[in-house]
Amino acid sequence: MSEIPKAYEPQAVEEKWYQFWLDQKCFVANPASPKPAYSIVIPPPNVTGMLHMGHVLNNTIQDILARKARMDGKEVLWLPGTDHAGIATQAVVEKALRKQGVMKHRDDLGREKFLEHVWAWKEKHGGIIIQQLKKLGCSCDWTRERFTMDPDYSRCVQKVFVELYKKGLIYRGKRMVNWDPAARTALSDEEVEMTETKGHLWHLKYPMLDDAGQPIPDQFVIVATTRPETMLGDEAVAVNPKDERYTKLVGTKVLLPLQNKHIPIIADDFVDPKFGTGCVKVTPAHDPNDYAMATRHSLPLTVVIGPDGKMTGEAGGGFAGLDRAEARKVVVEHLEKLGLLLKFEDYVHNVGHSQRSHVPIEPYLSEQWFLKYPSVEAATACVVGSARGPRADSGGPPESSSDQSSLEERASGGPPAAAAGPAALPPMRFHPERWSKTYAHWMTNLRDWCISRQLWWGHRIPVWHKRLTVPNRPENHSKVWWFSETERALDEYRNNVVVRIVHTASGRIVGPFKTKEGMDNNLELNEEMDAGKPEHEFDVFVCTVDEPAVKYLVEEEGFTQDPDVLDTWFSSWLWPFATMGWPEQTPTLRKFYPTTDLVTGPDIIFFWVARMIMAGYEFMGDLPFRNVYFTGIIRDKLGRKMSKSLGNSPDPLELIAKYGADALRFGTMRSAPLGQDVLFDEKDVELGRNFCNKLWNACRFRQMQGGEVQGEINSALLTSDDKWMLLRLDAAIREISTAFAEYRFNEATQALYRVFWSEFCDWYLEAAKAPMQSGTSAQKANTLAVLDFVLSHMLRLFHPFLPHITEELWHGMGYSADMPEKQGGKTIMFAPWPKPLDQDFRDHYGLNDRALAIAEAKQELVIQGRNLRREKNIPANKRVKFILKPADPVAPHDQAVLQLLLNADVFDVDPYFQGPKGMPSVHVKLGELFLPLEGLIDAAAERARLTKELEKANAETAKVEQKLNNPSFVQKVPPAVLEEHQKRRAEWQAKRELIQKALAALGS
RNA sequence: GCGCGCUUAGCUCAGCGGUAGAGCAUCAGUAUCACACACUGGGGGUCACAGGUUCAAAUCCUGUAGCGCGCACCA
Repeated sequence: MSEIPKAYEPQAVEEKWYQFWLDQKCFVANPASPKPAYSIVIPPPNVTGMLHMGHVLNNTIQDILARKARMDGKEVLWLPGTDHAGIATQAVVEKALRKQGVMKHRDDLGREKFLEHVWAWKEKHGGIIIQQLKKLGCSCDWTRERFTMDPDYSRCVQKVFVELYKKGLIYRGKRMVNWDPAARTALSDEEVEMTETKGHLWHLKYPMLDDAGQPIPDQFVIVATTRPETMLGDEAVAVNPKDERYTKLVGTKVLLPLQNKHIPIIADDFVDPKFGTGCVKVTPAHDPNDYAMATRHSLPLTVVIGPDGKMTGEAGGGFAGLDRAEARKVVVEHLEKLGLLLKFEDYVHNVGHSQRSHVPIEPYLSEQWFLKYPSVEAATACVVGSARGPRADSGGPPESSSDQSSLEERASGGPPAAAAGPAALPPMRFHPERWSKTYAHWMTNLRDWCISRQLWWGHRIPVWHKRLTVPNRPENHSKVWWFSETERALDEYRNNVVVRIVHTASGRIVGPFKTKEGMDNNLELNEEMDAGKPEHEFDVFVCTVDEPAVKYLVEEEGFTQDPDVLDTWFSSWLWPFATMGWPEQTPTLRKFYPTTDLVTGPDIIFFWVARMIMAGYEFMGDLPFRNVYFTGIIRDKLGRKMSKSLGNSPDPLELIAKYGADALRFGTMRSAPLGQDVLFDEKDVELGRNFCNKLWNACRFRQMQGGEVQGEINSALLTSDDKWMLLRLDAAIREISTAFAEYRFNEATQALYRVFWSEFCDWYLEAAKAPMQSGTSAQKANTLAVLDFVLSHMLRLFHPFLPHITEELWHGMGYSADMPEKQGGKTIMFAPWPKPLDQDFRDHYGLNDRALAIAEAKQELVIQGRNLRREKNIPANKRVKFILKPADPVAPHDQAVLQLLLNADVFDVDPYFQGPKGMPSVHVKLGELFLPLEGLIDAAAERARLTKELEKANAETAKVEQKLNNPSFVQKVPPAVLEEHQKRRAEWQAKRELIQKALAALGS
């Protein structure tokens, strides 16, 4: 530090060192390193996203872990990247293109053109968040940055799809799915948020019909509904078969109003007779339960709401084209006019909303692709039952991670680690542990995952399709022969294609027909397929990533690729290994998989974490990470979620510009308790800034004392303050290291704050000024040596939290000079993490309880003395005289320190001092401290002060005595506690006596 | 409905069986030669409520209330 500004200026410093780290390749992970591995994969942010406070919290934690691991001597890989975020990105680009007038709907452009625009958008905006992470100081290995749509990554996604398809875990089916009419795509169950919504319960009257199909006057069935617009698609009214009120009606028909359609009354157990009227309208195409009933009763499906959320032609002339919300009003109006609306009442119920576009979800019957989750058992067992405790083996022992054969065994699908036996600990830990319950609950109630999305931006499903029509004459196999012909042709690619032939009408898988013996031309059309139609349609699906096969299918056979893309999470669930070069057994995979820690939010525990665990076991044969740390959610200081519309989400980059990245990191970490939401306040960052400034100035103070870095500490010259400080440092090292092991980051920051500010700056530095000002040169040098020792340790303790300023000071103070090149010489990043002071060190330097006691007694005296000054209204800058009547001899150093800290011009130590009547005094462990006041002594004021003190002493004495007078307390309490209470009683009693004496001396 | 978490100083939180703590805020004072992004001193809490266990409960158990979250869901 050639030039030392009075206040720390972070901007230039941060930029300088970040560039230095990049230039020196400090973040690059070496798979060939002999060091034990430590790895994290970043939760990939949305490629077009911007840094927000959630990212700051999340990535600061990861950076802290990575930097700590480097100092622990680990070979660290923090693997960064971005996610293509299908729906979000497509929506953003569509909006932008509409705004620019490029298109009205993406159909105007067509798939290819539209995707060109998305890629262009990605190129333009895709790097922003990465640059922002660099501003935060993130030590990611940027040479390995990945994107979920990279060609290599896409190949992984496709390979995984093919494998799961081959296993029969991926299938296509016509199902009632969660449809987002705004994004016009299917969603998974997880993407639906149930939100309490105020609505109405409408009671509709459906006229009953006689045998001739004529309405019976004044006879109605009453159905209740929250969605009257769906009545246009009703196909039945259902009652419970045991409901005696309605049994005689079952089998009769009612008139569906507005549609003038006759629909049956059916009996189904689903209906709860106690709810409403006990009659349920059945809308097979627009309600999952109704769909199930319709299947049981072979009811037709009438689709009245289209994929765009507007009423279809089937809804009838007056309604077609209306938005579903509008249609609701119009239907109700019509029914009311017809006198068929009995009543309606307010009704609060839960309605599923799209997590993406926030519109109400529409149950929608459509062909979708589903995944039956793989490796569920292993994925469940590896976490469930995880006990409270420290992190799971964070070491990643070098012998196992560099052992190729064992990895290959695991990768080839050997028994997962979780099956190692009942006594084995779960190999994965959640922190905080309670999230494992949420995880376990979800894992045991898995429903198949709808993985297809009706979007263009994403990984396109690698399935090619063709529909064939086969005449219904079993002896005519001419068309059936096609299967064999095609399959024979595809035989050339047999390792690379999976063929599946589905009977269109029934959805039944009937092929492939190729058998081991050869072609099975004798296609068996069973009765179900024979029934009904003169011809049969078959869907032929070929799943492949083989380019020649695709070429053949498309060019020779007229196949077309499935238009859907995959759910974004279907690519991100492969993130931990797809980013490391899988399916090749790369050195990176061998060294760094499984990863050590994952840091993410509990809101994506199902979306991402659980699925990654399953994918890890399925494709790597091993868990993807050993520890998962769940952060809280960042809220504003009023506890509200941060959102753009509220405008309560500060821009982290502005905060960095204003306070520095280190300040933002420290402030955020300090206010982030384990497992709870973070109430963020800019004040926290200000505090971080102040902290950095304090650190800067403490070093500046040391710098101004001059002299070289003092390496050698002379134990003979150590003062009680030196020893105290070394012990406090030792305590902090232990505390912070433990906090790290348990992921208690805010505890670590609190300890750092305390040891540096309250202990080092407030006490040690101030006390050290005594020898610096008046000590011998040897004493002065020794003090500097202790200062350097403590500061060089503290800089290292701070480094994971405050990477930039610690690097600047590490070099500026010259602490790097003595270190080996690779262990702190070049950068503090690789300086060894401080170890607790061992017993030899303590013995050699005389760090014992006695030194501690003296220093603490001095602090007590100083506080009491200052208090006395204040009570007597002596200005802080006025130097006064103090006299100590000591209980034990006082060392000259201690006397000098007391004089300095009390701002005394004279500090006498006089064992025989007799304070004149009424001289203010306090009683402390070191003795009796007198404050001789010039001029008049205000006896009344002194009496009042002493009386107050006496009251306090009386109260404390009484409190302890009450306990000690309890016979069962004395009898049952552990000896140490008893002793402690007795000691406390004696101290308070002694103090009380001294105060009483002083009061008596004042006279009356 | 089921499950989870929280309730301690004005605010944010720590403490999780043996003298109620921190930071911020507040009040009073201080330009003292590391730092006013600072220093010094002070005030402030019957630890949500009610029972129970214990010599001893903020801390353990049971229940209640309030707040928050997740899952499920009958029109």
